[in-house]
This record gives sequence, structure tokens and C-alpha cells, in this order.
Amino acid sequence: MSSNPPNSNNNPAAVNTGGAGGSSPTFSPLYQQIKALITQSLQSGEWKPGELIPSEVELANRFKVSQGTVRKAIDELAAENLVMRKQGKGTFVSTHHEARAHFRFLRLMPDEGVPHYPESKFIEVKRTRAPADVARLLDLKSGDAVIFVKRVQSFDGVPTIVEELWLPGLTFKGLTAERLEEYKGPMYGLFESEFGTRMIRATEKIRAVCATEGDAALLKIAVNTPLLASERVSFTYGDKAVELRRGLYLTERHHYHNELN
Amino acid sequence: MSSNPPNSNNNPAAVNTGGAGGSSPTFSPLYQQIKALITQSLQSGEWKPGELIPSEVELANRFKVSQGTVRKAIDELAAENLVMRKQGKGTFVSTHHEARAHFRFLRLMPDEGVPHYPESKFIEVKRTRAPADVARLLDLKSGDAVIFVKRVQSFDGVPTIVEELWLPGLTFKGLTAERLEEYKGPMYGLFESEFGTRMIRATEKIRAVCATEGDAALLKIAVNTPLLASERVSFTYGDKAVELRRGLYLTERHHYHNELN
DNA sequence: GAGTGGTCTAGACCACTCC
DNA sequence: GAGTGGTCTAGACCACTCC
Repeated sequence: MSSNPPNSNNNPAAVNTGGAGGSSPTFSPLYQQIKALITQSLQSGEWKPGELIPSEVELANRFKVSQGTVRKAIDELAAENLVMRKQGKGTFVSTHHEARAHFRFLRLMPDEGVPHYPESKFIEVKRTRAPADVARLLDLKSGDAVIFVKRVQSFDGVPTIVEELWLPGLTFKGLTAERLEEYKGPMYGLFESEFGTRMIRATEKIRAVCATEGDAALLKIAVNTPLLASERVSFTYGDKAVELRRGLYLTERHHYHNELN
Repeated sequence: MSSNPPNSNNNPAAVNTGGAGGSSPTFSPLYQQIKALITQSLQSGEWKPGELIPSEVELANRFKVSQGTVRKAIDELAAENLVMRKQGKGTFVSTHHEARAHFRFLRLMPDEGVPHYPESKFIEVKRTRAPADVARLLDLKSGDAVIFVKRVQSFDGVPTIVEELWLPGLTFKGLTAERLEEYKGPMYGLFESEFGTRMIRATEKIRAVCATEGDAALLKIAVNTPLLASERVSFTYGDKAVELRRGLYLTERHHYHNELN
């Protein structure tokens, strides 16, 4: 054996010059670059929701980096819920078609009993033009084509949520009341499977309001009943806003649950 | 040089038998054990909020493990906001005495303008006995000594929050209206400095309610104005509940902000 | 037994801070 | 220049899954 140190770092594929790290002004660690490459493959659909992605060893070979660097990239993707690791099996692309995912965005919990998913009744589905406020939140131009959906959701037959959704017309071309009605399970599952658009994070603003006559009729409650009003903007890859959802929640037998860490 | 492999794992201090890993029924990885040891030192006050903890190399020497194992333990502690890493300086015990920490538990944001911390006016501070519901949430016995605090918080002079706090009497012995009033900044900072109790996480249940006459008078609003009602239980080390906080938020010019990931 | 992710080590070099 | 956390590598062995 020669006296070469066993750990000399001479990765031929490192994008930054130099060994581990580098010192260009736009320096980003190698694992971040690998993470970006994996994210691209997720976004492009090279690996689809629910599918197995290549093993860490395979990805390390493909990108000409060590397994440890791939691990660190995948660690972050797993923390962001883009992939799920399963020891002994592999790493899977996350999907909204799983019990686990159903309550990631639905934070309304029953005061008593086990959380379960509500039934939907669609009130209205139409193509229209984006009002100014909707356009602003979805990063569209005022008047751009959008799809408007209004529905009521019930838990055990009790109407509890009234929601209005605004979706970019281009992304969700072909979305109809029929497709929404025949689809069982969370809408984000439908969006993922049928429109190739995966929601990966959202921001929410919550207020208290009084039920209007229209809301009261849909929820079968008295006018002026206090309701939680949520305005949610959901984002897909590249921080692109792809849904505005305004919901009214009846909190007589449910509450909005949050964990502060 | 002998032909010893350079990476044979023979850590003399590993608690589990065998090398990396182990196979006892109660197996926990080495880094989790190190994390528990560090957490103990945080809890016992060996390193106090705001202070520098020993460097990774020092901790690795102390615990007779590699720096990588210490890193993984500290990574998790940093993710849980128990410590903060600062490159080039070291790792610091987190503290509620920092701008950064102030909005970790206060999620009410102004619709316009920059978030800032509200001013408090204390309405009532008294020692009393825990009602059954409070006792249950704080893991006390009904009738145990508790401290009750009621206050109104204002943003730019506009009353916006009415809060009632219930604190275990034993933990917060000596808390008086005077100490609360003379203290500037978030209450969790006071609890941390004066009572050695650091809040590290909380769960929150949110509902919409109508302002009662009492609430309306304190917030200078009309009776029946819709308000957000938050019930928060805060925990310190060891998942011990140490505060019940019931708040009413006026959401005319503010909203509860949440990020869904 | 082969393949996967999970843990652990040792060592090199980097970015950053403080002096 | 010394000390800190941050990145990267190579390699060993483990827990777990599937056959």
C-alpha cells in the first residue's frame, strides 16, 4: 500500500472548485446541489408520487458523490415531506393518497373521537376570470382564467365546512364538477394524479367572523354564529402558488389544532 | 503500519453492546443517548439560556464518541429549538430573551406593517385553587394551588388580546403582579429567568366565539363581536405541562398566521 | 442472502469568528 | 492563527425487508 491518506477528498464531479466546500461567491454546498437535482427529477415526474426512487448508492454513483452527501440531501427532502424513507425498503415519493397525508393540511379536529375525513357536496364549479385579489394571491393577472369551486363538507352528516377554491385555469384545465364528484378522498390526491400538480406547502391566515345568511343556510346554523375563517394559499414546486382556498369552519364540535415548536 | 482497517468501530463507551447499532430489545442509537445526556445538562441548568455549550469536540471527548455522533445529537436539539448553532462561534442554549423567539408562540400578526410585541395591562393576578378542567390539562389534582393571571394586550394602543393564564403554584411560587408589571418583554422570558422554567413547545386549540359583555368591555368592542379563542397548553422539559393559557383575539386588523408543511 | 436505509467512526478541509 | 461549526469522503457494521 502506498502512504496515501485514506480520506483525501478529490471528487471529480464537485461543481464548486476545491474540495469539500469551495469559496465562490455563490457557494452552495454539494448536498444542496444534489438536493436540487433530485427535486428536479421529482418535479419533472421522472419518479412519480408513490414510487420508489433510486437507492442512495445508485444516486451516489449517478451524481459521483459519496453516499453520505446523498443522504444529507434526502434527509432534507424527507423533512420537507417531499419523500418518505422506509428502512429496508427504500425511499418513496410522497403522495396525497395516504391516510398519513390527509391531515397534513386539514387541521380541523373533532373535540371527541378519532379524526376522519369529511364527505364533500359540491355547490358550484365554474370557469371564470380572476378577481384582482385572487389574481394577486395566485400570481396571475386580473381577468386570467380561473376555476372556481364551492363545496360544503360534513362530518358524520353534520355540515361543518364551507369552502371556496380558486385554481389557475391553465394548470387545472379540464377540471369539472363530474370529476370532482366521482373522486373519493382528498382533493389534493385528485390534483396530484389527474393534473400532475402536487401541493407541498401552504400558508394560512385565520380570523373569526360571523355567519352570513348564505353561510348559515349551507351549514344549517343561525345567522351570526361565529365561524373560523381561513385563507390558505398552497404552493407546488418552485414556490408557485396554485390554489387559493377560503374556508369557513364551524367550531361547535371541532377545533383547529396547531402544534407550536 | 499494520493492516488494521482504518475505520474499525471499537468505541469503549457505547452503551449498547456491539458496534454501531446494537440489538437489545430497548435499542436506541448512540446519538439519541448523547442527545438525552445533553438535554439533561440543559434541564439541570449546567448550561443556562443564552450561554455557550461546550464545543462538539469537547463533548465528543467527554462522552467518548465521535464528533459526528455529537453533531447528530445537536442537530436534533437545534431542530427542536433547544439550542442554536452559530458557525464560527459555537452552540448556544436557546432563550426567550431574543427578538427571534418572541414570535415562536405568538402567531397573531398585523394585516399591515411589521410584527411587533404588544404592551400588557394586568387585570388580575391571584393565587387560587385549580378547577377540575384546569387541573386535568396541567396534570395537577383538582384544588391544587395555582396562580391565575388575567391581562389585556394592545398593539399601538388598540386592545387586541384578552388572556387568562393558569400556572402551577409550586413551579411559579412568588409570582406577583408587581414582578409581572415591572418586567418588560415576553412573559416566557420572565418564567425562564426568574423561575428556571423554559417553555419548549405547546399545543393549541382554536375556535371562533362571540365576545361576552366582559370581553367586549376589556377590548372596547361591541358585544357579540366574533373573536378567535385559543386554548394553549405549554410544556417544559420532559413533556411537563406548566401553563394553560386561554386567549381571545380580536381579528379586525390582525390574523393568526400558520405555515403548513 | 441480497438489498435497503440507519448508525458510527476517523479524518480532511472549508467558512466563519475573534484575537 | 486558533477555535468553532459545516461539508465531504470512505468504510464498517447494524436493523429491517423481501426472496
